Amino acid sequence: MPVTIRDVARASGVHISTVSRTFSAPHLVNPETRVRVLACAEDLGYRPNRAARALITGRTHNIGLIIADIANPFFPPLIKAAESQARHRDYHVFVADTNEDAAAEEELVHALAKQVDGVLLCSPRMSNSLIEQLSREVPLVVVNRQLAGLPCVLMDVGQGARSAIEHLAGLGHREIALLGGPRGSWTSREIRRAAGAAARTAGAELTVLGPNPPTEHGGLAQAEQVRRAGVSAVLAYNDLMAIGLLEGLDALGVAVPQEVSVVGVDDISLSRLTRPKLTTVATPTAAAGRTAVDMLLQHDTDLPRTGRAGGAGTTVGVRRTTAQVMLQTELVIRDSTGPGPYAGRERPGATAEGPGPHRRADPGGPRVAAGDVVAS
Amino acid sequence: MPVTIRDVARASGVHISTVSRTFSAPHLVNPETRVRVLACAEDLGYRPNRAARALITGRTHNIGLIIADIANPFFPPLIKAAESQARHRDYHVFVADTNEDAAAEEELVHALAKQVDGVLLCSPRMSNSLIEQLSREVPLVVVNRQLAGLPCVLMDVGQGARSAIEHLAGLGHREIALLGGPRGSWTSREIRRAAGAAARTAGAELTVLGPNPPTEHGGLAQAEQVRRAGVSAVLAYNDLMAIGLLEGLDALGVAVPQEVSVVGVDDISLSRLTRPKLTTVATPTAAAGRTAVDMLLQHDTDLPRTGRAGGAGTTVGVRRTTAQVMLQTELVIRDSTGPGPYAGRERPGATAEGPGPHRRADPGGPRVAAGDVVAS
DNA sequence: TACTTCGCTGCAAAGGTTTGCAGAGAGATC
DNA sequence: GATCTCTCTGCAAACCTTTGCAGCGAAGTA
Repeated sequence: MPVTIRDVARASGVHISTVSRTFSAPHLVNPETRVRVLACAEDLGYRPNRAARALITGRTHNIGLIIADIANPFFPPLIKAAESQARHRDYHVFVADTNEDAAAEEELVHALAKQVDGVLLCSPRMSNSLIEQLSREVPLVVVNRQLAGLPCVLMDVGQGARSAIEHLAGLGHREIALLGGPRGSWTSREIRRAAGAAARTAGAELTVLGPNPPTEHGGLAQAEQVRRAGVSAVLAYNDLMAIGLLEGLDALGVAVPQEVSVVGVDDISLSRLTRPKLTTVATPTAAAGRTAVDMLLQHDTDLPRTGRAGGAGTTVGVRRTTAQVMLQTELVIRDSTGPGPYAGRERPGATAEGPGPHRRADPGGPRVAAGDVVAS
Repeated sequence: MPVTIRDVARASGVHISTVSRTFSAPHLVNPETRVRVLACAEDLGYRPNRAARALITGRTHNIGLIIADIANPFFPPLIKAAESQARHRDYHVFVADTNEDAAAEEELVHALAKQVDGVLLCSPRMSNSLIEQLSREVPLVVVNRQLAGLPCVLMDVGQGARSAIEHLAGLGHREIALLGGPRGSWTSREIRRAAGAAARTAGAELTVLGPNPPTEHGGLAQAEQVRRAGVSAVLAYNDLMAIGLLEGLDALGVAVPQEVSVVGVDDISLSRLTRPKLTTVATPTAAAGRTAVDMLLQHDTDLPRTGRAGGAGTTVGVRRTTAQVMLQTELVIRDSTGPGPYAGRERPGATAEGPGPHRRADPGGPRVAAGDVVAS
């Protein structure tokens, strides 16, 4: 039933190799022959079998995209950007969801390994050593995790968290809670580290609550704790948790931002739709998706090939592109943050508005600066 | 570099066919030999090349999932359910996003065709005839579209729309607007048809606005039109549009539900987080994902194989599983609907509460009934 | 002992494609 | 007219598996 290269060859009276070349190296075949072959192929509805092609070329023209949780609105912009970027380079993207499960991640990398030319690992939950081990099986680009010796795309959430804490301190908050993210998250550690340092500098006290699942429910479940902690401001690991917290506080009758200020991270589109609108640290997710694809495909020719073209012993040293890209974040101030109990009074250290890239939100949504290679 | 079956054979001193059988038919090989081979394979880090296997067996153990828009929160539950169901049957799911673009859909089906055993086509935007044509290339299950002769998973949005209109009419609304969905959407047509009929029965007038992009912005952009239309209630194609409309009305100073009632469709998790909370028609998305996978894999053995095992001429008649499943929907009443201008006055036809499956929302979220094969 | 049965293993073809190499013509150059 | 160059095409091996068939030795049966 499925029409193969052989059928086309028979129909157009040429050898299969000529048909093959008609598609993969058209300049090598006589224009007349070419049109004839193409006509026959069209007629018969022939489509090259990419799997068979991959078997010999070692190139599938697919890339895998492993995502911690598709339901998290943080990811779709990244996915779409990656897909669009890949499409331009004639690659297809296969997305897979791991449900925040480290074991599922490993399993998926293995399953994808032979079917794609490389894998984008987004917000991985597994251990560094496992990632390194897997990177020997298939080219990997890691997003939202820093690993020496592996290409990484990072977002400067440290700077973002710092800006957020400075913003809160500037508003007169001295007791601040941090809603931590999931275990195994590099971003969560980064935020915690930077927020802790910024709080110390600003003379504020930071209470860490967590780890928590990075979902609305994770935030909602901590509302009671937040109230009990007696803080006047909260920085959440991500917008989803911040939104859940908004809900939870509302249910407890706690007014935001009058009684408690809330800051999220990510600037998902939803954060403009809550009441109050969420103050948040915008992360350049689309840029991250594009960049990750670029880094993976950067050296098309460097990608390992199983086919005989890349002769054994030619390049024994495995590809080790260690470029790491850090993308900038930006604090977007909306309505969920307001004056704290110490507003107006003098505070130890720090000015009212820190040096971070703050911005009062404009209606059109944030324009996020991106770029900045920090190492390579 | 990549270790093949041959390396394992060499290392364990057996023929490659024995190694192959160790993995794909363990009962055929001597236990002693088996452990030796497995040990060598483990040692060398051997992983069967699924692509090569697929070349001969005709089975990739992958299924493709084509989605109109990953950013639409309607889809993630469906994706996750499909993935989980597939995993249980030792299948992997490759998700791809089409950006609501019919051309991208076709392109993706072609790209996936030879790399998966079947494709789930969710909310397709392309024409029926094209879908039928593509279904000859690869087994297809269609979600959210009815096509004779193809397996379909449908949600009874007609019933949902009817319930919504009856609910609104029961509250005393007689001028109702319908925010249509995207062109090419079966669901949109279905809603429009059923809502029109229900409005006629209830003695209400239905104004159709659209088609619109099925996004927040699509709803937001229609806020002005809604106000100008002078209606007291709106049924939107989906929750995202309803939420956008909520925003738009808020910006125009129109109070919901005091001045205008709003009903959405889908019951995405977000609809519980808006202010006011959204009244909506819950659709069984997870059930749809599970069902679609089941239908595709139902007859593992029926799937066409390119390998020689399925000899030519044995089953010439292509598989034509025409089972169609209709899943039930349910109206979930929250806070975005309230009494209309004719509340309390007598209305032509219909009782205050129609016969549809209405339910006052409970905090735990909806339990949706599913099932009901309507044809096969 | 001769024969069958059974469990295990090896052989080789097949699946659809790519690609290095060689060969066949045609045209150009001297 | 001989030689060279160049363009195009065919040949066949290779990629990594699976699987029908056949063979081999051991155990069981008569």
